[in-house]
Amino acid sequence: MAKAYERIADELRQSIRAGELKPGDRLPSETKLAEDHRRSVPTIRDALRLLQDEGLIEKQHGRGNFVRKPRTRVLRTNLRHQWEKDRARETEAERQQTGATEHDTGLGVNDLVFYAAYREIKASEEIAKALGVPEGTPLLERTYRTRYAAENAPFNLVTSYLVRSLVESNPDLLDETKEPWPGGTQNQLYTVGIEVGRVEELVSARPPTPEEAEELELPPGTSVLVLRKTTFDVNDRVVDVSDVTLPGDRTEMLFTTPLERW
Amino acid sequence: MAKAYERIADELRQSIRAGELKPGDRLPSETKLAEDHRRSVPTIRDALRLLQDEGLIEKQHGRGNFVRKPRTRVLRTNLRHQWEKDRARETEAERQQTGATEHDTGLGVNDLVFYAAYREIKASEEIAKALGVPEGTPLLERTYRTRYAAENAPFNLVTSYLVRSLVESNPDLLDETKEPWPGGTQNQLYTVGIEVGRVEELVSARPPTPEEAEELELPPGTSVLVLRKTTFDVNDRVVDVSDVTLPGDRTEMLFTTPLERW
DNA sequence: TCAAAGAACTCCTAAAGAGGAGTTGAGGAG
DNA sequence: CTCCTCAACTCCTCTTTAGGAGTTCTTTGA
Repeated sequence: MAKAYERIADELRQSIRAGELKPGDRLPSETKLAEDHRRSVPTIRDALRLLQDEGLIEKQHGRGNFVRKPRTRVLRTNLRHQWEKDRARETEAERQQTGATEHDTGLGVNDLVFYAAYREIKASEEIAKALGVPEGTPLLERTYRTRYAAENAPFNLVTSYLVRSLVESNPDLLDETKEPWPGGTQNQLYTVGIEVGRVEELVSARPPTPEEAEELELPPGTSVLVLRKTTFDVNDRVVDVSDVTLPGDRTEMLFTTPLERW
Repeated sequence: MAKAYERIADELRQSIRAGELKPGDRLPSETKLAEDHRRSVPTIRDALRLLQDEGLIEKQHGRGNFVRKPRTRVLRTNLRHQWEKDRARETEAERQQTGATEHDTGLGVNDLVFYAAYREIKASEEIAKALGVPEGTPLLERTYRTRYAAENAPFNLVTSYLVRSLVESNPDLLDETKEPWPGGTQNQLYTVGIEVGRVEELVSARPPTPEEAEELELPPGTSVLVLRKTTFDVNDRVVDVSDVTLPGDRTEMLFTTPLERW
C-alpha cells in the first residue's frame, strides 16, 4: 500500500539502475509520465523530487529531466603536507624546476584560481575557538575560489584565517594586486619564520547554504564536503585555520597513512 | 521579485539564525503560517522543505516543525592505524589491560555493536577493482552496525571485504556464534600472518539510498559520509577493503598528519 | 481511579487548473 | 545565408479543495 509518488519513483529508479535509462538520457516529460501512470502532474513532480534528492536525476527548467552523469574527482589531502614542508625552504627558482602541482593539490595547470586579498577582521566566537585566541583578536581573512578547467565547473571555495600579529612582517599582505604568498600555506608560514609541526583535518558534510549552492553550482539536494584544516607549529600553537568547501556530488578526498615497519 | 516560498523561507531562516527561534522550538503550524503570510498551505510547505533540505528544521508528522539541534560526533580515523598496528602483537590479556577504546575509535564502552557473520560471495566488478583481484574471486563479506548509546541513535554501518584465500587459516571465520577476530582489522590480519604497511582512506558524501536512510534514521535531505578504507600489506598488495557509512548530519572525521622536524 | 474513546490539533498525499518562464526549432524577412 | 520572431514544448509557481494519518489532551464510562 505504498504511496503513488513512491511507487512511481521506485519504477524510475529501477529503470535507471537497470540501465534502461542511461546517464544523460532525458526522462519522459512530466505530462507524459502523468498520462502513463494515470496520475496528476504534481504527483509526478513529487516522485521526481525524490529521485533528484537521491542524486539520480537532474532537472533543467524548460528542457526536461535528465539522468545524471556521475563524475568525481579525487583531492589528495594529507600526503602533501610533508611534501610541502620539505619544499618550503626552496627558492622560487628551485620550486619552478621541480614544480609538480597536479599530484599534490589535485589541481591541473589549466585550472583557474580566483584570489581575493586579505581583509582585516575581528575573530568571531567560532573562529576564535578554532584558533585558540580570545574573541575579537585581529585576524586576516581571505576567500578564494577555484574552477576546474576540464569540466568548466567550480571545484572549491576556500576561506583562510591567520592571526594578524603572527604574520605582519610580510609587506605584501594587504596589497590587492599581489598574491602575497605563492607556494601554499607551509611556504607562506616559512617566510615569516614559522615551522609547522602538525596538521589536523576535520571533515564533515552538510547541506549548502544558499550562497554556497550558487557559488559551487550545486544541484538541489546535494551537500557540500567541508574540510577544516588546522595547522599547528612545532610548539603546538595554532597558526592557521582554513575551511575548504567542496561540491559533494563530484569530490572525493584521499587520506594516506603510512605505517612503520616492525 | 523573489518567489513567495523563497521569501518566506528567508524570513524563517533569519529568525533561526538570529536566535529568535531556538533549537528544539516548534515553528508556527503550516495553516498559521499560511494565514500570516496570506499564502496557501502548499506554498508554505515549499518554503519549509527548503529549510528542511538545509538542515535547519525537522518535520514531525502530527506534531509540528521544529528547529533542529545540531549534534556532531568526531570520529578519529587515521591516527589510530599506527596505534592499532603496535598493539596487534599484544596478547589478549595485555590488550585488556591497556584497552582504550574511546580515544581510538570514537566508540564508548556502552555503545552497541551488532555483528553479522562473514558470508562467502563472489567479487563484483566494483569491489574486484578495489581489491585488485579478478571479477568473481571468492571473497568474504560482512556487514555490521553500531548504535551510539548516549543518543540512542545509529552511528555507523560497515561492510568489509576480504580475499578468501588470504585468510582461510582462521577457523572461526564462518561460525555465526563467534566474533572471529576481536581487536580490529590490524589484529585480525596479524593472526593470519599479514603485516600492514599502509592505509588509504577515501572520503565522499552522497545522498543515502532509501535503505541507508532507514537504517541510519536519517531525516530527509541529509546525506551520508562514506569512508572507503583500503588496507595494504608491506608489499603494497590490497588485503582488506571496508566501507563505513556514517550519518552526515551528526558525524565529523578527524585526520591528523604529524610532520618531521627540520 | 483508570482506561478507552473522541475531539482537535498537527503534517501528508493527491487532485485540477491557471499563468509564468526558460529552451528549441521552424519559418519568414532581410 | 543569417538573423529574428514565434509557436510549441519543457518545467516552475501558486491556488483551492479534499481526505488521510499521526499525536496529544480531554472527556467519558466502567
